[in-house]
Amino acid sequence: MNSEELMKLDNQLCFAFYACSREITKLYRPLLAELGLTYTQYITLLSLWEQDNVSVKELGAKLLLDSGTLTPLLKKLESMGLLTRARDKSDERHLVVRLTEQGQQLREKASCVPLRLFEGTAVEPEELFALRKQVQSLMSKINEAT
Amino acid sequence: MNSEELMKLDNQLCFAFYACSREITKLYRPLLAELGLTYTQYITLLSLWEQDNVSVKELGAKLLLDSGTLTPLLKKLESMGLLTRARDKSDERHLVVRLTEQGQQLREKASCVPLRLFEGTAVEPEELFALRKQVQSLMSKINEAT
DNA sequence: GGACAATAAATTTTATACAATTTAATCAAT
DNA sequence: ATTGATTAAATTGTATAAAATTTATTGTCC
Repeated sequence: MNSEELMKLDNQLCFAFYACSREITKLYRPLLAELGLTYTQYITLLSLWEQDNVSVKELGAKLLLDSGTLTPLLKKLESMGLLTRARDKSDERHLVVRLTEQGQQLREKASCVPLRLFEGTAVEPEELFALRKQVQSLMSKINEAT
Repeated sequence: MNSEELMKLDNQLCFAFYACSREITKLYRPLLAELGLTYTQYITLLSLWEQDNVSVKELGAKLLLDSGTLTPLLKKLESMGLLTRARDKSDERHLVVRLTEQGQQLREKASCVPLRLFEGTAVEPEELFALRKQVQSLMSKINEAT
């Protein structure tokens, strides 16, 4: 591919990812609105539903987000009554996030989201599975290098 | 896959895309910093280098961004001397974006970016090409449905 | 040609992202 | 035990995103 071709917007892998990521987020929006959640709040809860009682640091490692993003987001979820934020008594530097009863219960209401997401589209589950594997493989190669 | 598995963060295609998109943006950051550009500013210029003299509406259709995002971004690029913003005389509702001499010249400096991006990683060009095709296919299926 | 719908940008508001700095707590080494 | 380095969150500042509203202009229909 020559320089001309290499610089076309439609030939950028980055743009494909960037645009597709936002399009998928748009698919989520109406489903998550029923739960009163944004997309970032949703993946934060997905992580907490898997493992509760984690520090901001641990949560950030899973979501690839830092405290600059997480602090206001967790404060918001706290104000919604879905979780609590408290310093770790054994090391006051750590802030421990815990789901409330209400936060745990929201999991049931959210459980239909993954299956509903691609309803009405021609996207096959097998395609999603294969694509996810490839994306994760790409990401690990990027992370190995940096 | 059962409900338990379906809700794991690592099984979400959305999260793979979302995280990978941000990781690729991080690869760009040092390269684009040399040009004084952010990632969104860069893809906006990629589009303008392909086709100049476009309205905000047209640009937004290509980048999948609306005026709420583009207006401040274009004002910033204008203040950097890379483009001009002027109302279309034949239809004052349209604002026409035009690259300046400086904006056109930046293309030369940016031409090495696509090749340098995955330098130092184990990512093969063939892998990128195949993956981009699949992502674009997924996106068109999503867009057909909505 | 005047009322009204439609269109395009801009603006407002809320919520991310992330680099850089600050603050507070803990660890390390003497 | 005190100084200095390290660590974890929070804060600050800049730049996106996107829904909703506003403003200005143009098209439409009678």
